[in-house]
Amino acid sequence: MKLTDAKKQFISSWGAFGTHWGINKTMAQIHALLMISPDPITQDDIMDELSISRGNVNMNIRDLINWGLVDRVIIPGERKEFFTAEKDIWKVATQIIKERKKRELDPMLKLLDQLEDVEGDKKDKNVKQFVETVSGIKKFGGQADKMLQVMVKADENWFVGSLLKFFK
Amino acid sequence: MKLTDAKKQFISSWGAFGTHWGINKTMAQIHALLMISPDPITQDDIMDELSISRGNVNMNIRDLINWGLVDRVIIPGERKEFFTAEKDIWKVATQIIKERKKRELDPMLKLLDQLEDVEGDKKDKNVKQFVETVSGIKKFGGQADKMLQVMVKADENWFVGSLLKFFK
DNA sequence: ATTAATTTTCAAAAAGTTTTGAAAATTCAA
DNA sequence: TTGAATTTTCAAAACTTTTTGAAAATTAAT
Repeated sequence: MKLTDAKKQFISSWGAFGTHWGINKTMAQIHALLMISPDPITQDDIMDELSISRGNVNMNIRDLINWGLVDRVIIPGERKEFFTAEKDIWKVATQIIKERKKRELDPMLKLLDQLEDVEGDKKDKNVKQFVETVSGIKKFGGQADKMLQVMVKADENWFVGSLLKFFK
Repeated sequence: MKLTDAKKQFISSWGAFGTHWGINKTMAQIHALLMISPDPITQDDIMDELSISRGNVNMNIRDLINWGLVDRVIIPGERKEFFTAEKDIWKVATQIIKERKKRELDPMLKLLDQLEDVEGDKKDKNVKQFVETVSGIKKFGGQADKMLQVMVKADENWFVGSLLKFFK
């Protein structure tokens, strides 16, 4: 397969993949393009490669920067801004995990704490099932939280090294 | 907090949580309602509790059944169909992982296999970066795949028991 | 200070997704 | 069978999200 075609396929399926994970298609495609670009590229490059508008590129790049996945690069002598993405997939993954934990898991666990002590007859099966469900999720979330914290602190070797530490 | 309010909050935030994970809000809310209901309930119960239309309930229940998270229950002597959800959150999680692995991770890894052997000058930095990125993702995905397989086979004790087996 | 290049913003348009509700299909009891 | 209860379907409406593009803001060179 030619590079041009392989690139197209990679970008398009990384985009589709992203939509299953709450990331919008264009954002994932820009990220894909940056990951396979050896050197930093400009907004215009991205507009051309993906055939999308300037505003679209600009907003999604901003999001990617907020996610900590893309950096603005100043190239001396160049007027335009350039962008580059973290290429190490382990770092990309831990960065995403870190952000999602902060944005989604932590608030959910906080809410469950409040919901757990619902007042009412503990004999009532409705109360009982509610409390059981909430505390089950809390317990599970807590475990997941611990595991993710370890993963995020460790790096390329977390698989062998750090999970063992976790079980020490 | 009263049960009624706690229920409302739980259902609404489980719905919001779901949307971050590619699951639609109503589907997640129905799932939440079923998880905290001690006994099986009908489509009409769900319509009333969540104030949504019959068609909406019907379609989302179908999806939940396809995901293996909800079961149809026949109650002898009752004309209507009843529904119930798996209450064990560990089973819920492994079921979701299993399905998403099948629907998302596996096809992605398959595609990357094809993309990895792009033809062209291995000295060209564009080719080089492309191949490196793709194989990095493949390697990472392969590890994740192995880990998920182990998690899915094990159950409530996977955390302590089975990950150790994985590293044997 | 002026100007041209570049980036950012954001209202409106387009595209995509979810929900409704009523008609069609199915089920089951008499 | 027949008919009432129930479930399913799906086109159209409502809602949500994404994209566009042109105007405003910013930047940097002269």
